[in-house]
Amino acid sequence: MIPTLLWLSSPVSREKEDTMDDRTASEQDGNHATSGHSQGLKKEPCFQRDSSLPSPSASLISQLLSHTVVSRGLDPHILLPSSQATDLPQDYGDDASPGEGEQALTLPRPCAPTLLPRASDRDQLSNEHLRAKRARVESIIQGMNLPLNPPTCDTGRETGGGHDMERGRETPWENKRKTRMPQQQQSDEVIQWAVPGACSSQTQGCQQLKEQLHFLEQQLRQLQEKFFQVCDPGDAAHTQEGTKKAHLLHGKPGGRPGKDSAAVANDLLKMHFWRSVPEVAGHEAPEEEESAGIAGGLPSEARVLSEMLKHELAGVTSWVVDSVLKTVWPKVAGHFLQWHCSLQVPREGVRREYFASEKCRKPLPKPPPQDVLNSLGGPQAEALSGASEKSPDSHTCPVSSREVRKPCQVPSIGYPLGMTAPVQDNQLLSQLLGYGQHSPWGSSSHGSPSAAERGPPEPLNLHWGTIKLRSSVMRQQQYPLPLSPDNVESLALLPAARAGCGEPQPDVRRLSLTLRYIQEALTPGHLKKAKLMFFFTRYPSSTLLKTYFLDVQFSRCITSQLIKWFSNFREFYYIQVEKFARQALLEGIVDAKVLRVSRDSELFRALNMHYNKGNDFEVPARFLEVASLTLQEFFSAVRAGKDSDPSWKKPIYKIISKLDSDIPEVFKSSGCSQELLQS
DNA sequence: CTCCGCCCTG
DNA sequence: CAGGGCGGAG
Repeated sequence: MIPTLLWLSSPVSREKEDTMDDRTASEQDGNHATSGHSQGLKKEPCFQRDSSLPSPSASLISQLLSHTVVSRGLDPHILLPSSQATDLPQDYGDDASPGEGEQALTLPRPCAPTLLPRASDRDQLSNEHLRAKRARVESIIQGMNLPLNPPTCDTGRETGGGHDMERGRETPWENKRKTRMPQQQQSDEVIQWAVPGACSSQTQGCQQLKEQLHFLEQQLRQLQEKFFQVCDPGDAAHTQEGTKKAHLLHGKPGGRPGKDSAAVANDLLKMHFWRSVPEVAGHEAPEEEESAGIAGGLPSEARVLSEMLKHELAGVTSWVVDSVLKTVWPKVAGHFLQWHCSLQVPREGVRREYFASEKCRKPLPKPPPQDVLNSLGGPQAEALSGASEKSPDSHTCPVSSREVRKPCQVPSIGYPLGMTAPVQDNQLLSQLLGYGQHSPWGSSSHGSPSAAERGPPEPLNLHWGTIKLRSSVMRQQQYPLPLSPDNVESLALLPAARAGCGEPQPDVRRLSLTLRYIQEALTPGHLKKAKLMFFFTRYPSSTLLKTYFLDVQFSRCITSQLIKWFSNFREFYYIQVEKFARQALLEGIVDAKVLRVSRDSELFRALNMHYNKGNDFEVPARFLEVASLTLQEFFSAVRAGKDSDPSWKKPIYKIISKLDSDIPEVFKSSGCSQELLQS
C-alpha cells in the first residue's frame, strides 16, 4: 500500500533469515473498534500522532512533533530530536491523514511565551519553581496534620544535578506515603485508611489524592526533561551529561545506537519469515547524518521544548487522573484495603511491584472486589492508557525507543520471583498513582526507608517486580498465561530490575510497554496477527486461540470476538474463492485440476490484500494448496449445479476445516501483535 | 443450556 | 468487522 514500506525486496530467498524489524512500539492499540486496515504501515511509530488522546490539551506534543509547528522563536529543526525532524515529512507522506497537520497547527500552545527565556533564566526559573512547589507541598502536608517525613533529601533538590535530583524526587513520594495512611487513624492504618468512611473522609481523601497527583505531574515533567536529554541525540552530543547518558544507553561511547539496537533486535527476534528488518538499518542512516547536522542546535532551546512538553504532559495527566478519580474514588478507597493487605509482604530489599494491566480477572484464593476494576474499565481505562502510553510514544526518538522497544533486546536481569503476595486486580488506578514513583531518579530503593520503617505499605508503594511474579503465579494456577516467556524476560527490563544502575531511563516508555503486555481488549495488532494466522488455520479452536494470544486476558467476550474474526475471515475467503470459481467456470474451464492458486493469481492477490495487506509476510505454500483445493471444490460444486442446494457449501466447509496446519511458534511471541502493527 | 459456525445486515 | 439471528452439536 505504501511503497516505501513494502520490504519485499527479495521475497523468497531469505524469508527464513529475516527477523522482525524493531521499530518503536507506539501503536494504536487499545481500540479494537478501529479498523485494522489503516493500522498496518507505521514507519516511524514514535511520531505517530494520536488524535484519540483524551485530553483537550494533549496535542502540544503532537504539534511539536508534527512538522508544522511554528513556535515563535523556536525552530522545530533545532528543537526536535534530529530523527524526528527529519522523519516527520516522510512520515506525513506515508500515513498522516489529511488535516492532521492542520489540526496540529490549531492546537493550543499553553506555555510558549513563558517558556522561551534563555537557558540561564530558565534554569533559575525552574529552580524557583521547584522551590515554590516544594513549599506548597510542605504546607499542604502540614496543613493536613500529618507526620512529615524528615526532609533528608531536600537539600538535594536545591542543588539539582543528577544524583541530587534523584533523591529529591523521592521526597515527595515519601511524604505521600506517610500522608496517606495516617490521615485516617494512626492505628490500624491499613484498614482504616481504606475504609471509605463518611463523606468527609472521602472528600479529604480526594484532596490528598489531588495533591499527590500534583506531585505526579511534577515528576512527569522532570521525567520528560530527562527523557529528552537521554534520547535526543542532538542534545546529547552537546552536553556532557547527555553524552554520558547516551553512552550508557547505547552501551558504548560513540556507538551508533540505531544500528546497534537494530542488530540486537535482529538477533533476538527470530521472526524469521518476516522480511522487514534489513532495511531498518539502512533507513536509519539518514537520521544519523541529520543528527549531526542538527548538532548545531542549542540545547537550551531543546530544554525549552522539554518545558513545553512537560507542561502539556502534566495537563494530560492531570486531566486523566482527575477524571478517573472523580468516578472511582469512593470504590477505590475500599478496594485499596484488600489489595493493600494482600501485598503485605514486608521483605527488605525486595521490591514489590505491580503489574499495570487494567482489570485482570485472575482467580485468586480470595478475589478482590471486581466492581472497582469494572468501574475502571472502559473509557477511563482507555483514557489512562492513552495518556500514559501514547503520549510518551509520540515523541520518543528512535534511538531510545529501540532500546526499550524490544523486550528481549536487553539482557534479562535476574529478578527474584515469588517474594510477594499475589497481585491483585485493580492495577489501573495503582498504575496511575504509582506512575511517578517509578521515576528513574526516585525509586524507593535508594536510601529510602524499608517497608517496615515506612510503616504499612500503601498502594503507591508498588513496583515493577510483581510483573514477573505475577507471571509465575499465573503459571502455577493453570490459568491462561497472560505472559509468555518473552514477556517475562522483557519485564526484567523494567525499572526495578535496573534500579541498581541508577541511570535515568525513559521509564515512561517501559510503562507503556508493560501496559500492553496483558490486554483486556484486542488491538489492531491482534487483528493483524489473527489475519496472518488465518494463513495457517481457518478454523482455530478457542483453545488454540488462547495459546496464541498470550498477551490477551481472555474472557468470553474476547474469545468470541476472536472467533468472530476468524468467522469473518472465512466468510471473506469463501466468498472470494467462490467468486473466482464461478469466474473460471464462465471462462470455460472444464477441468478443476487446472485451477491452481499461485502467488501471482488474482485470487491470491485478493486474499493477500485482505489478510496480509502490508505484504510483509510470506504466505505459506500450504495456504496456496488449501486455496487451490477450495477453489477446485467450489468449482466442481458449482459446475455440478450443487449451488442450488441452500447448504451446498457445507461439504466444502467440512473439507477445508480439515486442512488447518500448525501455526508457527513465533505467533506466540508476545511482541508479535505489536510488531505486526508496525510492519 | 452453552458454544460454535454460518448467514445477513449495516 | 461487528451485531443479531438461526441452527446444530455437545
